[in-house]
Amino acid sequence: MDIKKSIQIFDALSQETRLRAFRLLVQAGANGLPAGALSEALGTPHNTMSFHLKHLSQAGVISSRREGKSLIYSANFESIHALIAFMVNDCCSLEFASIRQDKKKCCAIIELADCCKPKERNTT
Amino acid sequence: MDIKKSIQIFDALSQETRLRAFRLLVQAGANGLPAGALSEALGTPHNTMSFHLKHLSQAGVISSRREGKSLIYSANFESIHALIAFMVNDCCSLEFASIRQDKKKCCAIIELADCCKPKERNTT
DNA sequence: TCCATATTTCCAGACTAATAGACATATACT
DNA sequence: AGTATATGTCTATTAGTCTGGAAATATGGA
Repeated sequence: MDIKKSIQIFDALSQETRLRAFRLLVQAGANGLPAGALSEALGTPHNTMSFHLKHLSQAGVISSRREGKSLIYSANFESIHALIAFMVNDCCSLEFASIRQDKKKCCAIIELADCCKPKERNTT
Repeated sequence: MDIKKSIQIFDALSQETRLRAFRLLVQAGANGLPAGALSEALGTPHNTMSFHLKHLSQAGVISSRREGKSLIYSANFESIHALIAFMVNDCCSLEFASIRQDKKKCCAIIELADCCKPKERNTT
């Protein structure tokens, strides 16, 4: 992932309506949710929601498919995985963070050392 | 990390000058860099850089200390670690991402499954 | 075809962020 | 005190974002 793309994703997720919509789509999984369900769930007018969904789509973190009259949106997990990898590689000290590919388990393993503050460990 | 805080950090990192400055500070490690070095490295006027450094400070991703005439900025790695944890927990499918604390190695282990590549739509 | 539903696009106003010049503050040295 | 260096604050301008009403497009059914 290049810096422009990562800025685009940070930008997409830096607005409350968009981040909330994105998290609903993450929860919904591969099935996704229709645009109307998102605007209803978040109490946002349909045209405003459409504006934000377009923003998220252009950043590549969601995509859509048509089913009858509805457009079903769903999260693109691989783009978020790529952003996490970018943050580990480029926004963390190499001294304290590492990422490697586990071929057998077919997954990326990230180690994040508790480098900076061994005192507080609030996971919220 | 709550949603407001994560939005604040996404916002801080969603601007090119700020993301580049932050990455320079990440590279610089605990020693950090003076404000002047950042504005020179990025070709940004000192007052504009000061504006962006304040933005990053308020988001909590960097902090500063005075050394003589200079203000030395450095990256707050724990805030980025917290954001990565937030993304794994709240912006990834639980089905495909997990985070756990390894007490012995004193680090967080994240597993990111290569979920999306074999693009089979599981319509439940 | 006509209508209802679902969603997007167009548009304008309100708001917010980024930029850089001018000035202010803090420190160190003489 | 006076001066130079380093950086922050104030201010205005410019650029971009968010919002929601109105109109447009797409689909499915009577």
